[in-house]
Amino acid sequence: MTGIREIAIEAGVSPATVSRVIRNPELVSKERRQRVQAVIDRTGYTPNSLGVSLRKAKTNRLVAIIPDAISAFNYPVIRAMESIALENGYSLLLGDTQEMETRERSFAAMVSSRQADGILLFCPRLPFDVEPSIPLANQLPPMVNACELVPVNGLPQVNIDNRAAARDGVEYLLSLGHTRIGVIAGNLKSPSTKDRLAGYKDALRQAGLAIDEQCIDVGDYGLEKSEQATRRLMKQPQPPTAIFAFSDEMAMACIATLCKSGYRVPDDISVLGFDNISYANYCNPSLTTIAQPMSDIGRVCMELLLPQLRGEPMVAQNIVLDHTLIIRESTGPVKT
Amino acid sequence: MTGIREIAIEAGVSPATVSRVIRNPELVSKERRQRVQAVIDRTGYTPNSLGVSLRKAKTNRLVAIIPDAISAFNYPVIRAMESIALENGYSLLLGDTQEMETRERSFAAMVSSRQADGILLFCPRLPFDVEPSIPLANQLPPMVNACELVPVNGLPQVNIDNRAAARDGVEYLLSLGHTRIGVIAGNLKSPSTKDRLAGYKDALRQAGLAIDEQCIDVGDYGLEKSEQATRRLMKQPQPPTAIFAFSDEMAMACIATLCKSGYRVPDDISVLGFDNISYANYCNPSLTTIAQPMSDIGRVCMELLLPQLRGEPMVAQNIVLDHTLIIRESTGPVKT
DNA sequence: GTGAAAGCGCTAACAA
DNA sequence: TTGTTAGCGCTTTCAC
Repeated sequence: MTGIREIAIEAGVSPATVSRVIRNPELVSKERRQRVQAVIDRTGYTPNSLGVSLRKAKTNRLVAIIPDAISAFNYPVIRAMESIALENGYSLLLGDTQEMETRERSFAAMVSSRQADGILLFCPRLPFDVEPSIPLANQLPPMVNACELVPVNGLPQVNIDNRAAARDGVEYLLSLGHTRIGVIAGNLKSPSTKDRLAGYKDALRQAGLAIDEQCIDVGDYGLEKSEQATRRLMKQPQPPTAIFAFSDEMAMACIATLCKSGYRVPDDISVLGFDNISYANYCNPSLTTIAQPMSDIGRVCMELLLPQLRGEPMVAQNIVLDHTLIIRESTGPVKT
Repeated sequence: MTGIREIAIEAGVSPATVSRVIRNPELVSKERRQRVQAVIDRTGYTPNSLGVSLRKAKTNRLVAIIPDAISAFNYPVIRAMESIALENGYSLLLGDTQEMETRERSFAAMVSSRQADGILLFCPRLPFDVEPSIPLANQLPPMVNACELVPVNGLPQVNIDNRAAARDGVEYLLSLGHTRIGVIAGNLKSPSTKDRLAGYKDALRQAGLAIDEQCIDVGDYGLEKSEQATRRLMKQPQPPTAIFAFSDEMAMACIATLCKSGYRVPDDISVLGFDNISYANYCNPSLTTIAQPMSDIGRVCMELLLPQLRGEPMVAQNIVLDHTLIIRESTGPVKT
């Protein structure tokens, strides 16, 4: 493994000059620059980034801490982040925590142990112990929180208004004449689920309808659990005429389950999803859903992170992006 | 950011002793060990891994080079890899190349630049320039190749027999009485697609059927392209009675398109997928498909990589794992 | 069992 | 413009 010293000797210059040719070529005379460059090209030399990072105390790496696997929902978010990261000289490490707090913390510790410069946090809790008496901004590394928000002040956060989004979705179902609307919720501990649930109840209350807890079931953002939830919802004496699943994936599983049981969607029962993942337009029937602006979320996160990486202080702010109701084939008027 | 020197001073020992307490506690007397440990605990000191890696010339990081995004297919593969990596003290960096060779090479260069110790390669070409006269094993870093195989000898490779798998799938369709079988192929440049195409032709030939190139279209492993391919296939004067999509995602898009056009699946037309992604059982109708053993692929890759990381030489081998035909609802007897 | 010292590969301050 | 030097934080001989 050839190092900068070998290149320097080979080219008959000092290591410093080689370093300059790589980092600041304009500081080196043309003659020497070409000589050094020739050796670099010939040997295929690449600087050992460990040395660079150690010296510069900077890794140019970010870590995304993701609770629940890389899903059809968060992949576009991550992809947008990664592309902006790349443009700015950063690479993005994906840390899948599989919902384990130890893993959240272990990925976050990459910053303390100088394996990464900043954090994109998709989990609803801080992966650090903080001193409540000190402002958050002074204790945390460069960091942005997205989608599942930490209930704390001081962090830059990016999200949609899940409550309003769910309300909009339910109001749409109400406008189709549905009054008995089932819910397949996500993980009840997740802030996004809580907000969507609140929005669901808002809309029903506003319409003067009672909230029947029997109509609320949990799918935990999983396919099988959504299937089970669907079966339970339909087994009620008075089954819902519409089901609102808190993710498109759960909506797909819900529809599949309904069809297996002989229901027709949307003729017999309507299904509303959430997220607008790429499959939403390619399942059968295609999904009516509440779209999240996935790439915008990713982009905005990076826009909040980059200044911090440049050394600017963390600024408490909560960016709320717009959602959109996308009407496709899985919803229709209530069956009369 | 406190370093080993501060800890040493605080505990009244040398940096070397602090290092030993962390790496080889048994070399340090109990008394000093406890004293040092107390300081570490109190300060929350974490060794700067840059220093460690630089010194040890080892990063404990692997990079997975993935051509086509993190899909429902390769996510389980990656997850299996990651979990084994973790057990062995490695973390896994995901490098999404978006099919760009420059990105493949840039991720691979992380090994040369000592940002990673080994490579899990999902792309069908080497991300390094090699000297044909020298054995591959002597020129490459620790590396395993999976799914899309580099057409070269000397590399440890893991895959299924795509040709046989496709043949099995087509034979099943033939057994249902289908004789006009459309194909929605993946990326024609990808070895997996080529192999599956060969298997498709094998099966037809063996059944004494002519191969009609009109029946072969390309979906490029994408949803929209699969939709377009489906439309083209069905627009033929004599449309197929069954369609074999080379991924489940394309099969889903195919089914959605067929249903929109008024066909019933499988009554009017059968659809066969490939991969057995988690959605396969949760779309409507559920997918008959050829299952790849995703987590086994990931596990076996790591089993081939770990010895190399320990310093053992790269061994040329091609591990072929079993595929399985999974019959669900999207296929049925030909309409008479 | 412990510490001093060297050095992993690199860059930046300084001197020439 | 270039080279010398010091040192980023750590581990590991080597000598005690």
